[in-house]
Amino acid sequence: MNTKTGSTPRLSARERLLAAAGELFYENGINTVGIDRIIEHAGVAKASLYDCFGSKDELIRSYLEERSQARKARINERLARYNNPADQILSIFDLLGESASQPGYRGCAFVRASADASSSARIKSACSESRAFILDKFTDLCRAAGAADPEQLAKQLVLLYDGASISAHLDDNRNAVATARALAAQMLVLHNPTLKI
Amino acid sequence: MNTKTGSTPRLSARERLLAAAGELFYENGINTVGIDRIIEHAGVAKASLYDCFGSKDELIRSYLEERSQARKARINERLARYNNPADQILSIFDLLGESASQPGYRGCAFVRASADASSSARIKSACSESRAFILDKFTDLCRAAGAADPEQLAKQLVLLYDGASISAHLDDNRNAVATARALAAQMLVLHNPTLKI
DNA sequence: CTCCGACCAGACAGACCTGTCTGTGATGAA
DNA sequence: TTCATCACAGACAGGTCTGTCTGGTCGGAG
Repeated sequence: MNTKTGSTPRLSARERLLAAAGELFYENGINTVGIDRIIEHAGVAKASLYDCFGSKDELIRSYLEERSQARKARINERLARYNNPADQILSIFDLLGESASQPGYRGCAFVRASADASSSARIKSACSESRAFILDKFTDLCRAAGAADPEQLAKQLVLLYDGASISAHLDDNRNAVATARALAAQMLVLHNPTLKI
Repeated sequence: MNTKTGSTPRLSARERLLAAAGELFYENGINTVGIDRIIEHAGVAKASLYDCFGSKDELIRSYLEERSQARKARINERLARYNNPADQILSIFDLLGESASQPGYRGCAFVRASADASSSARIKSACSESRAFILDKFTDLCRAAGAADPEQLAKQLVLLYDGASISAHLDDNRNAVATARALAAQMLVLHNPTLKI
C-alpha cells in the first residue's frame, strides 16, 4: 500500500486520478474533459476510476473539494507568516499574484466550475463554501486591523480579489493583482488612518 | 419576408434561433446546450439552423457577437443620459445593478463563455473585444473627469465592475453592485478632490 | 399556373461519452 | 502456497451529440 509515507515512487490510482482531474478539469473545463482522457492522463484503468469514485460526478466533487482544501491550507500558511492584520490582508493578494503569474493560470477554479457545468447543487455548495471562507478571513482580519466597518471593507476586498483574478486571466494582465493590492492598501488606510503600510 | 419592419407577427428562423440561443446558452452554458434543444426552443427545423449558420460554432459566434453589440448599445444609451463624466461612470455601475437584479442573472456572458467552452479563438476574441470596450470607456471618462492617472483609475474601476458582477451572481448578493458603486464614487473623489458627487 | 425560396419534419450516420463487465497480473499476508 | 486486494486492459451497451439528407408545405412573383 502506498498511502501516506511519501517515499513511494508510484502514487495510488486514486491519487493519480485526482491529480489528472485537477490538471485537465481546470485547464479544459469540466464538461469538455471525458473519462477516457482522464484515465489515459492518469495511467489508470477505467474500472479503477469507477472503483474509487463511482461516477464522474463524484470525481468532480472530489476534485473541487481537494481544490478548496488546498487553497484554504495555502492561505492559512501564508497568513501565519505575518502577525499584523494589515500585512496579512495584503499577503492574500500576494498569494493570488503568485498563482496568477504561473503559466497555466485560468482564474478561480470555482468560478470556472460554476460557469462551465450543469451546475449541480454539489458544485454550487463547494463554490460558495470556498467563497465564504475568503470573505470570513477578510472580515476577521479587517476587524483585527481596527477598520471602522469591517464587514463592508471585507466585501470591498472580495470585489477586488475576484476582479483581479478575472482580469489576470482574461486580459492576461500581470499587473491586475498589483493594481488590486495597491487599492486594497489604500482602502485599509482610509478605514483606519492610524495604520502604516 | 419578415425582416426589419417590426409589425410582423412571426420572426424569421434566424432571429428565433438567435433569441433561443441567447436564452439557453446564457442560462445553461454553451457546452451543455445541444442543437436539438435550441431548435425545439426556437420552433425551427434543424435544416434551417444549418442553412442559416452552417455550424454550432458559428451560431455561438453570432450569439456572442449579438450580445456584445447589445451591451455596447445599452451602455452608450445610458451614458448619453448624463453630461458629467463622474455621473456617467457611476451610471455604468447602475446599469450593471439593473442587469444583476433581474431574475435570470448569471454574470457576464463572456466570462461564462470563456470558462465554459473549449475556448476557441473566436470566443476569446469576442470576449476581449467586449472587455476592451469597457476599459476604454472607463479610461475616457476618467480622463474627462480630470483624474490624476486615468489609465490606472480605469483599471481599478474594471476590477470593481468584474468583482461586482461575479459576487452578484455567485453570492446572490444584491448589494454587491451597490458596494462597488460606492467604492467607485469614493475613488473618483480621491483622484480628483474637486469633484462633488 | 408554375416556379422558387424559405421553412418544416424527422430519419440517419458517425463520433463520442458514461458506465458495466470480464478477465488478467502483481503483491503481500496468513 | 494460497488467497485477498489492488490495479490493469479493453470490449461492450446505451445514450447523446453534431451534421447531412430526403421530402413535404406554403406563399408570393413572374
